[in-house]
Amino acid sequence: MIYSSELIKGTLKTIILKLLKENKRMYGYEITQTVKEMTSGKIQLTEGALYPSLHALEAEGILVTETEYIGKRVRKYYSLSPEGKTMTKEKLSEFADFMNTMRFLLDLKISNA
Amino acid sequence: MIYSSELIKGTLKTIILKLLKENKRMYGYEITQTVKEMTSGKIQLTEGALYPSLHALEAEGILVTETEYIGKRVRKYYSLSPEGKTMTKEKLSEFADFMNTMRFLLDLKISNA
DNA sequence: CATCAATACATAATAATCTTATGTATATTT
DNA sequence: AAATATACATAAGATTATTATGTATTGATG
Repeated sequence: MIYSSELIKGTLKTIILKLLKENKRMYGYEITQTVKEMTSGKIQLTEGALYPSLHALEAEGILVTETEYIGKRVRKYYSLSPEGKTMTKEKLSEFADFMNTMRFLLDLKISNA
Repeated sequence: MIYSSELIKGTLKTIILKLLKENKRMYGYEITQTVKEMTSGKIQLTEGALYPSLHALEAEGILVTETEYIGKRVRKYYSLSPEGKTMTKEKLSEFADFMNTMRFLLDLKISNA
């Protein structure tokens, strides 16, 4: 089962920031694969959504990049800038709050599996 | 604090369906006020988002309407059609699953307050 | 060794959905 | 009397994602 696309809307930036917080630096393709593995394929980030989002975060100064070559193939690593680290804390805190609000609003049971 | 708008994206239909499941029938303005109260103002549905969404759900056969007059003022009540009830169960189940996935992915602590 | 799948980037056209603004009208409160 | 709250609706614009397309390298398979 893959989640209906509307559900995932608005969560992309939060996911990117969290992964970069945990992994110091990652490249785009790596992010898609990591999310796919961690969610057992339930969340599959598309490149058409991911790359523009990464570019936007870089333009905002939230992310910084280093380009490396693996053989002849280019790889663009992203990591959090100082402002990015601050923003990540804020975003994660806001998202946690939001999830609790939604849980209350929808009266959902929580699984601790 | 009001959540940044991107967070709420994609959750509107789920909220509407859940409220109608619990309250049998509601009108648009009532939905905005109920959500505002239940979330202590953290989620404020805008009319520009709500009404088009209600109309779309009605057009899909998920919701049915009854129009009533309170004095001279019109009020349009929405309720779940049989297909709407089925869809609500599916959507809520999917959303609960999604929240658990996000909680795992973002490694969030859960508040039982 | 040729072909296919995977890796790795990027962007453009289109679609979906939300924000913001505007409009109309009635009812209630100050 | 005027301001606020109730109650509907829609249009223009913005944002963000989907889908499709493009380029190129690397690894696996028959």
